[in-house]
Amino acid sequence: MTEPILKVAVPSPLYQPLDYLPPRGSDAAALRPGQRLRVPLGRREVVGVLVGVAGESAVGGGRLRRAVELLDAEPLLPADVLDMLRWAAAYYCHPPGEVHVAALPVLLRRGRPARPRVAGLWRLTPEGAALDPAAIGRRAPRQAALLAALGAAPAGLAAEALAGDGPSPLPVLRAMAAKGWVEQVAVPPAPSEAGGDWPEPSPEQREAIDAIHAALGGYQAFLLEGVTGSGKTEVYLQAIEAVLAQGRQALVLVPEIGLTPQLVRRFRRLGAPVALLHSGLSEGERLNAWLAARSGEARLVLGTRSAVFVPLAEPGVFVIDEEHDASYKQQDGFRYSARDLLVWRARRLGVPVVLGSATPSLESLHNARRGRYHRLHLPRRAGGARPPRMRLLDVRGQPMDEGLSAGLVEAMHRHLGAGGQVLLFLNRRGFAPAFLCHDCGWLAECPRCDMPLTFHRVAGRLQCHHCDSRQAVPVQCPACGSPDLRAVGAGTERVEAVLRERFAGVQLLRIDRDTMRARGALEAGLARARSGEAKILLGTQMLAKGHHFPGVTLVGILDADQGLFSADFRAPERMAQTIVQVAGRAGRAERPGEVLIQTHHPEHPLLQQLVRGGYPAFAEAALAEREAARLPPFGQLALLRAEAPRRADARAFLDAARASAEALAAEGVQLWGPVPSPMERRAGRYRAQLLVQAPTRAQLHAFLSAWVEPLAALKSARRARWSLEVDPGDTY
DNA sequence: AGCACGCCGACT
DNA sequence: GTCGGCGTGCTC
Repeated sequence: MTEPILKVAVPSPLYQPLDYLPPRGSDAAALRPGQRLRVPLGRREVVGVLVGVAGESAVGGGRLRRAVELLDAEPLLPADVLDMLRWAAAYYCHPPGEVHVAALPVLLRRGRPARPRVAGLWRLTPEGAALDPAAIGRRAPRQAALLAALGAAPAGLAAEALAGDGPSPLPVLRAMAAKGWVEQVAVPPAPSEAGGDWPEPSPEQREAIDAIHAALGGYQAFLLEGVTGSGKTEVYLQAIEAVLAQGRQALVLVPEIGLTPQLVRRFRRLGAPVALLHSGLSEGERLNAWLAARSGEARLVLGTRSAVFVPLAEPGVFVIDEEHDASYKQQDGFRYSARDLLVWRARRLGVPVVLGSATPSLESLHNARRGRYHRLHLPRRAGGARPPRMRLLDVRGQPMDEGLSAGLVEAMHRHLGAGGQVLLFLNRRGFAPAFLCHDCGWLAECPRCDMPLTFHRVAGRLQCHHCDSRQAVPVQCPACGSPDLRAVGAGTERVEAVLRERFAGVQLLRIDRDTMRARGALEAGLARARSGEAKILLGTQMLAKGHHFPGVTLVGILDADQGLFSADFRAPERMAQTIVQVAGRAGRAERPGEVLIQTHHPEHPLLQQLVRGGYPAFAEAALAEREAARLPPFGQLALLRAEAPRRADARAFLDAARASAEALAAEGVQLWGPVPSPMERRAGRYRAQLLVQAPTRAQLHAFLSAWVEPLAALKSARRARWSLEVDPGDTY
């Protein structure tokens, strides 16, 4: 009788799973794809994922090695996740082993048992409860203190709570556990209180909810379009409620900054056990949440990008909120789109998926237009608030006061005088984005990047916003010795300074990474903004997402021009999305907000469309431009990037890559480059790129799948760090 | 990616 | 005479 051959995805850059013999003494019938195995690889042992069992192997001559150990009695990854990972490895041209480990929590990657990690609630055993702390206290004061503390908390306490300011209590607790006085109990999946109020849905919400209900039990993708405050979350909640009632689970993806306590609280209203998966978890907590989703103990899973891989016992519906958000794209290593994978998984499983956004990506709008996604509209804001009016402020030739035009200042006085709040958006931190010598033109640049240093006046130094380097502010020009050094341009710090002069006595709040660094500072700041205490709100991207300020009646976009002429073809889309998101922070029922957009290009067709017809008109125009240029979603792209400490090494790899591409002579495939990346040097490394364009996915994929393995084998690939990104989010 | 092997320069 | 630099190759 011959032994089965195990196909194992191992964590190394190999484009095929490797073949192994089953572990000694294992039962062939117990081997199923999705289990982890400890296998030998060269001189080391690694944890791999079983992806298939075959009758024979092409690897001959006794070169097959035997797996060391089967780590799981049951598959950790269900069939739908395994299928998705196999598809993703092929689609994104990434080694299957690295794709499979990306789907596992770190502790499972390391071979830890798939058991909930006792996350740390300690409590007394009956024996422990029977002890008298005072009697122990003479010889073991710490044990006595712990006994007393735990005696007062029958539900149990986390080790951190027991520590207080003192040293870790863990060694003492372990000693006490060995004596049978204390034990650890798993933290149950977040408790949840059903109930709260279920507001009556608007007719449009009702229609959307009904449409999703009608689709339950089969695949259907929905594009739920609704401006901020239109009640998308309510639609998710009611759709999910029906799924939970059927005894199925829901998976909700949110952007990185979207997973706030307020949002979690709203979902708890469903009364179902919730598992949270986000970057703030410890590895133990992450494992627990992952296992709770897999077992079905958690009925609702709320997570960021990587939660798309989480196994679910009984999936019933998927939701992806703010589907256009850039954080759904993994930006290094295995570069995938969680949104696209979620839709793939929904189709594979036959469950509905809801993509929600006020400003859908052009890709999703295109899919809706072609009938692939069912479009749902929430046109009104809850409470009947009218959308804000947008107007362009032509600042050409206008006197500007550190980025503020006279027109904007006048409007601010008007709105503040009428009792409104003003929100100003500027996506640039620091005092000034450049620091230069007025006499010779010397510019302070980052020694490791090709970028000017940002002058931070409060911190008293120059900082690079692309790497971590910082330096003291020179008092005279290092090139010519002149003392006339000037900070050019305006960041939030400088705008704050000028506002404090021009609007003396008006409460001002600046919200950016520099002012909100302290723990809890952002929450406190947002509370001051919402309460109306702060009259002028000035901030970056940090201010743009997820918070509504009903007292704000004027929104000023200080610089809309950055997005218009960028090298990246997606920049205008992101600019429009940001403007609409920021505009959406403002206004309430009786007072529609006003949005003023400062620009040097008031005639720009995309800006014109945006202010005249809002995001839908902008999107139409932008899609027409994409179609004319054969850019996504009308053409398909992949980007090969390379970086190396020496410029020539990155370049040599891309030249060789281009040559090997040309040798393939793939139908319809066009190559652009190699060219230096727009920021050629970053963190001390030289970067360059080669863009691949093809008319269809099939053509692009046929080419890439033939190209990627020879690429990896190129000698020049050794001297450069490289990556291939399919459907790149940024083309720089 | 790791981790070996292998073949040339400055050290006890 | 060796220790160790990183170029090259392989991992079932």
